[in-house]
Amino acid sequence: MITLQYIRENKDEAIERLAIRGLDATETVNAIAATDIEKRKKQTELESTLAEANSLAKEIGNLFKSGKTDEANALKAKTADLKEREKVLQVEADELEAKIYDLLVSLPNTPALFVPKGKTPEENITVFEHGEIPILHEGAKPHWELTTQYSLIDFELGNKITGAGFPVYTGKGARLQRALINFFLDEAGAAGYTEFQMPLMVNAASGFGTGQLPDKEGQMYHATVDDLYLIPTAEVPITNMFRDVIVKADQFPIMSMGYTPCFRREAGSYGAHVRGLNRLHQFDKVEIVQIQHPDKSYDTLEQMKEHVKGLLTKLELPFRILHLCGGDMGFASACTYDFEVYSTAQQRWLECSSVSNFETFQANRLKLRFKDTDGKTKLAHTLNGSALALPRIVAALLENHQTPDGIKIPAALVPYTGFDFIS
RNA sequence: GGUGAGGUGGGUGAGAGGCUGAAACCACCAGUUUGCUAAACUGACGUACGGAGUCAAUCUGUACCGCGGGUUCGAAUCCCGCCCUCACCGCCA
Repeated sequence: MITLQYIRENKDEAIERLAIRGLDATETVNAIAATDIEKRKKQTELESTLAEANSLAKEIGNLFKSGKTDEANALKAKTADLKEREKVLQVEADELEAKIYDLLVSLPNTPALFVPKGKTPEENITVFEHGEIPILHEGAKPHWELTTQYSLIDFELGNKITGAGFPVYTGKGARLQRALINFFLDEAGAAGYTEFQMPLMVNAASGFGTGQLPDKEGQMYHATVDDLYLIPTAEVPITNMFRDVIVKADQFPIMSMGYTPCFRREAGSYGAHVRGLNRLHQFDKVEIVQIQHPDKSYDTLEQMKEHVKGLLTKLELPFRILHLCGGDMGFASACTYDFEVYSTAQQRWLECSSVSNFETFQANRLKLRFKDTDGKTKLAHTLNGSALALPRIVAALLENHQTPDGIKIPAALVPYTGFDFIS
């Protein structure tokens, strides 16, 4: 969530930046600022009352000790009135604070000023394109036919065991999964990220820390008996390692990554766009996360973008990078680049990675801070990106690299698969 | 699942109604000494939110000893509820 301090000091800029999302936040921002002034006044009043009560209590203690019981009892009577006032002021101050909090959490992150204005996906800007869209042979097939033809994925079997969206990978299909995971992990490792194997379930505090709770509760599988949530992405456990942590400025950048399965309920999805591997309830992903000094976080965002570019290039897939417009960005992001790989047989772009800078939005909830060189404690910036999510990469690999005789495996992947062709 | 013990600052750990925002030790930071390192010595050393301020330095108030409530003039300390951790037993990859 946006920090109160930011709104206090940069009211107009906050409104300007939120407008990039197509959101007129004037009223909310002004209400926050006004309530803040009111709350501080109330707090001052409450605290001076408490101070009075504290010094009175001290006095009473001293009187009792020196045997002046009568005087002590006389003072005791005075405290009753203070207690009354305390209670009322406390309630009022709490209410004001709750109001500020509710308003603050209702606001999405302020986009960076250079984020394109816009409300719809059509207003996203393509900032980079790479690779030729292949011309496929006559009778080229979409991936959901290829996976069946070459016995790579058994969707029906997954249906039987669990349900739709939980495919079973078989034989070379399973091996391809493992190969991609290892390839992505090795690439991230070489780029300087430390690998983690994280729990696949998290508690509510972690869900809150990265912003899945309370708003997106319905998107996660919830194990109610133990009140744990299946992670929708490794971002949740990895980022939450740093919840309530104060790091030192010289530790930046903190680069973490990990492979996990991801679980998403995807309530409300339907139709052809969820066919095959396009949208699943369980899928594999390698996630990269960085924690960085505010001054350097946008350089880091570029660096992460380059990393993902490298992966797609090595996999010989045609892709493009979109700079998301304000209105198409996630709630918590200040700047997001989406990577889309081209699915030739489906003739459409599939999102396969999303790299974002959250600035202090997540750190504020997480209480993830650092001690700056000036000795002050400040909120750090968090960034993350998929590097990469498997299903749509598999879809694109199969479709784009298909030949009449089978599927070619890109050279970079062959050491991991152990085969260079699927037939 | 059963039984027991326990949650105090970055860490270890004392405190058992007022003298405690909290001893001591360790770590960290600054300084002195030293050819370097080490050692020794000295000092500083929690977080959040307010107020004052030449908005920097600094001074000052409040809250915080797992979380929430209660008793009391006064709670880390007493009472109630909850959460978590550890140990042992049982079961088990």
